Amino acid sequence: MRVLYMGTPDFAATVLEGIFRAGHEIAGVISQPDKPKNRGMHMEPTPVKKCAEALGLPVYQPETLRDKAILKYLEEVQPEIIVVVAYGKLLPEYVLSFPKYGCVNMHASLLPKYRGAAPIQWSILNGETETGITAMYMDKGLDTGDMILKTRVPITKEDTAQTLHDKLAASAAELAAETLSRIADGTATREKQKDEESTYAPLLTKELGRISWDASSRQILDKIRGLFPWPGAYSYKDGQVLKLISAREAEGSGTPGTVLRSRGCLVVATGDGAVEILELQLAGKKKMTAAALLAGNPIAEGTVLGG
RNA sequence: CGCGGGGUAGAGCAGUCUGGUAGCUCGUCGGGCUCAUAACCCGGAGGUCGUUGGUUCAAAUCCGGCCCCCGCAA
Repeated sequence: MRVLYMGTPDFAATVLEGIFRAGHEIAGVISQPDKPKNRGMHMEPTPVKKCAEALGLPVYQPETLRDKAILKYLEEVQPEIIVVVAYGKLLPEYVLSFPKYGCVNMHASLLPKYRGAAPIQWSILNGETETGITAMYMDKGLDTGDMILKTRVPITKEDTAQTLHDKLAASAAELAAETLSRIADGTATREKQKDEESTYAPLLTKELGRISWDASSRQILDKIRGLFPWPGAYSYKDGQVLKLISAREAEGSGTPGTVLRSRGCLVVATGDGAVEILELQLAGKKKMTAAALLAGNPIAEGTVLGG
């Protein structure tokens, strides 16, 4: 089967490499255009583009899919199936219907739960203990197509969005390869999603990372690990941003946001107890342990974080 | 040329503006005290101040080049 692959970030690059190594024929790769990124605003190729080039695959980076150029491209590549993983744009119907076997998508949740842009982070933010990958046929809706296969992946208490992302990407790579094989030999099945059970995982915003200390310890810890490394959980100390990297439950109680202990470790009161901040980072500095931060930047007990 | 912070002892910081004996907290090592401690007291070790060139009687500090790290924004 001639596969056209569409994707953009690291997650999609891992899946691309997975199906390539599994021996599927990849006739072309589409990724988002290079964009200026990071400090200095240098043009940066997308992870999928870098991966494709390393594998010797031709890459096409259209500015838009709502253009005749894409049809010309499809005519040339003649894909029998399109695999889309975190491409970043919706596919017009004439693209969806172009390949003989349709378009399939790997989504990082157990659909119909967590449809949308940020299923990995939201599953942690909501305290889930299990998530997974769903392979599905794409339709006009957002992650609403018929499901083909699923892989379940447990979420541990130590998982961050980063570690879970990596686990899910590896699972998605395997599942994508298997899905393609099943479609090729005709053993793929279709199962409709139960729309009434669906939930939505919207785009993350910076504001989401702001810690409300009157939330429960559980919610605060979930936020810290669910938003790591991006956009990151944060609070304020004297108007200065304090990025919270990792934390754990601790003994104690007090007015939410109050620093309960600041000698050798940093314990902050929450809505229902306290958490110990293990690693954090202030603007312009590297991330460091709480003990290291306190060595050079003492915080008086009783200081209230936030605001 | 997107905006900005930074590189000083194992860690985190001050000192730089206003050049003149390398300082603080923590850790570490040794000793002391205590029923006890991530407590307290005393003492010690540990630095080519990112690199390189320049100015100067004298440079962590002033000037130039280079390397590296990070926050914002995207």
